[in-house]
Amino acid sequence: MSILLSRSCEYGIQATFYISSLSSGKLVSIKEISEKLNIPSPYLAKILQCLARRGILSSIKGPNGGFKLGRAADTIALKDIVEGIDGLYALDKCVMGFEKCDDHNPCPLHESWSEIKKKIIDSILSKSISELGSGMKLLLEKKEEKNIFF
Amino acid sequence: MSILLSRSCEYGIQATFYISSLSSGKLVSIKEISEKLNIPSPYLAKILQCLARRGILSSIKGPNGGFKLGRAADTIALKDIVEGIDGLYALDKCVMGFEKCDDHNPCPLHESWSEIKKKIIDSILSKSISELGSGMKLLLEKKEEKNIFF
DNA sequence: GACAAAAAAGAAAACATTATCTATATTAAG
DNA sequence: CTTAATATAGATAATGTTTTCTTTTTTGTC
Repeated sequence: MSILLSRSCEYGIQATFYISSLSSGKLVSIKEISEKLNIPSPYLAKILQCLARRGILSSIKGPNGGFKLGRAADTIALKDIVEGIDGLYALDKCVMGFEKCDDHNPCPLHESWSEIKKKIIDSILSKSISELGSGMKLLLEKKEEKNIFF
Repeated sequence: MSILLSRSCEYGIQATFYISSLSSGKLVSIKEISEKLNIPSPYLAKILQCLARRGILSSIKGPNGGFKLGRAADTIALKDIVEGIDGLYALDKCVMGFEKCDDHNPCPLHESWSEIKKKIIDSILSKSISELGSGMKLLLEKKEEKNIFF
């Protein structure tokens, strides 16, 4: 089995989430993000550029420059990030790999996979960055108020 | 996003399903399978060898040789095939890619992903090859009795 | 025994993804 | 104006997956 999100998407989501977790408006450098999240920095740069081109992030060059969210955290869905980096076409492919499989000619797993896709979209891809944030805050309240992920 | 099953797994499942769909005991050659399912034959050979080593298929060399199921179709779960080819470790990885994420230190998507994993296991990976077969038969009854997939 | 059909095995090529390296452009601060 | 910090861009390397190619082994048939 392969993992759901490519490494690039994981990094993109982690980074956007990290940026949003700081006081809004503050610029964050690639260096800081790559160190905190343990992501190779030139690779991260590519991903952030891609997200900036799509308006998900915005970037400022020069000293004290960096990245911030391109719009409000509650308007950035994980779907937007994934779509910007990899595309979502995998969702529409037959889970058994049959080219001809579709709603009219379903493979034996078509129905089951359709339900799972729906769940992936509803409970993961449709979540906004701000929803991740509140999930994390809830989590932190129960703990030592320290984010172990970054 | 990446697809759920690697190409190798898709091929392995398709091939096992194809073999089981023929009258039991009959040997099927790599050549026939690769032609019917449009799979590069030396690549398919690797996959079938792998499944044969695990007892999921059994192989006979020589003229009129080929592959057949290694045991009853209702005892071969898709899980067994996937595990034999790729492993199932992807299910246990954090969907956001955080190394430290686990039940005690869940990432914001941990709970949602756990539910989806359960669904993937229950409604896809736990299905047996014979269950796929009956799904396909149901399907065929409504149509022109011709399997469009192979 | 010779031949041919098949699987088995190993090497190598093609491709995509992930990661690194180097150079360039931009800009704030002195 | 110069310097340094930063993003941007392009080229290259490393890795893993998918595909192809070639050779070897096995075995049924004549």
